[in-house]
Amino acid sequence: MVKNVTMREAWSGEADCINCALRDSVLFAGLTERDFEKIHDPIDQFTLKPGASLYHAGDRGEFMFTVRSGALKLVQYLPDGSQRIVRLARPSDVLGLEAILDAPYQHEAVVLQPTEVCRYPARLVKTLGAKNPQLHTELMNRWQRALTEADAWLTELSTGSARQRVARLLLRLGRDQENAECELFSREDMGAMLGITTETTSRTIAEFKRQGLLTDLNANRFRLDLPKLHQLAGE
Amino acid sequence: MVKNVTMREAWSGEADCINCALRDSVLFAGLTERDFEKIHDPIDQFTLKPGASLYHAGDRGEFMFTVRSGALKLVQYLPDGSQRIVRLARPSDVLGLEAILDAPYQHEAVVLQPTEVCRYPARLVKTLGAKNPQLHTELMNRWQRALTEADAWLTELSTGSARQRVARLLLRLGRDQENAECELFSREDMGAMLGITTETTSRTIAEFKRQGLLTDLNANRFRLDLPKLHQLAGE
DNA sequence: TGCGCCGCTTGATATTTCTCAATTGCCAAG
DNA sequence: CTTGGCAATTGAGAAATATCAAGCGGCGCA
Repeated sequence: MVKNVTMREAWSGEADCINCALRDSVLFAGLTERDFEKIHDPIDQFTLKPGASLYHAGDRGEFMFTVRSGALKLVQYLPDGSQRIVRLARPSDVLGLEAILDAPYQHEAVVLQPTEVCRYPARLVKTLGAKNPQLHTELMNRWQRALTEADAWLTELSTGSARQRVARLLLRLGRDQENAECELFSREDMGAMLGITTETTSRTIAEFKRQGLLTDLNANRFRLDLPKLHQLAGE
Repeated sequence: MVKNVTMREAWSGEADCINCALRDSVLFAGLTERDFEKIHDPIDQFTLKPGASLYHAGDRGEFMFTVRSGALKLVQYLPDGSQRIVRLARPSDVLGLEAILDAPYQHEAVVLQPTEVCRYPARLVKTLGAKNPQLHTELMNRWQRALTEADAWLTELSTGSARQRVARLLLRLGRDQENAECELFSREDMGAMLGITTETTSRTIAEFKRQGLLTDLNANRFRLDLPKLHQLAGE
């Protein structure tokens, strides 16, 4: 089994699926202990630092991944070298679905925040899926989720003025967080998510801060003024 | 069974799947005659005029559709009422995959060119899928295809200058066509695919025509200057 | 035949965004 | 403490795009 340098450095043990803390929200949620006993392939866990690549576009898709903590970006590159971030992967998300279909990875997956992932062979999922209709359903759910997300990025994050796009991104980042708080990414990454430049992103965020739509907490955390942001996003 | 007005007007008979001309490229490609005999649900064919809606966002997803000819747009609306086209559906494409998961339709599907579709209950696909692993694989392929398409729209059609986006859209419309020909849509629709205004789209197309990147054939058909368009798209 | 509608085109102007460049602030290494 | 590097911010001018408005042309319909 090949492990690239980044991966080897980050290996943090074999996964203990049966006692997995995410057991209920994970791709394998429907499996029984009996099923797990039949798994002979190794399921490994990795800890990754920001900037590390989980895989590259075009690589043979041997593995799939479940994100346990942290965040990654899925990036595609244009012929001119500029990058576009097409999706984010968060805890409980699955990466590398295309590997089930023997397709190469479609994106580069780059770590944004300290991240833990589980890695398992795509072949394993294929085998398990042959006997578990529930797993099949779960896979389709994952695909549909990714698709819904992609469509939302098109309509919400790639349409309208820079101000609107930033507002919508902030609201999206703040969802499922407590107290309307959220953690921001670099201006460059946010720009690559929104199809605008780093400078425009920076100016917009700075303006939001001055207007009180965004309040510094600490480090990278901010409190959002949800009502005003919604208003901005909608008009 | 409820058929809305548009649908009833356009009904054009029960489908004859076994002798289907698209049999090999269609979702049911892997099924045998034996499988088809077991199908009791009706599979109907419809002929639809431009402007007709196949379904609306939020509708309960009872049916799935296979496009036999023509073209449809999948549209999502923003709170302010502006529309964004997130995908096109072409012959052999499947619409309404989300119905398998008992999810409501995510888009409005609007006919762009005279179109024929086959309609079948999502429940049927679920039932058949339980026994046919091949159908499951085919379903996952469809989802992956839609996802790849969505990502391409983000990177190619929602990034860069208006000129680049229009060039990339033209190249995309010209793919799989003979002689570098292609059929254009209304400026408004093209704008909604690219996230730019109708006027900018019109200006850009007009400019392309003047520069000979685009030559009028007849009606809505054009010949493309592929090399020059590629150059424009890439820089 | 003439009318009216609708989509395409074009023009003029207002805004927005990009581009290029400089400055600031922060943090970690020396 | 100083220094270097890097991300964020800010500024100014250029370029692209949106906006508002008008004209054009085809086509169906009375």
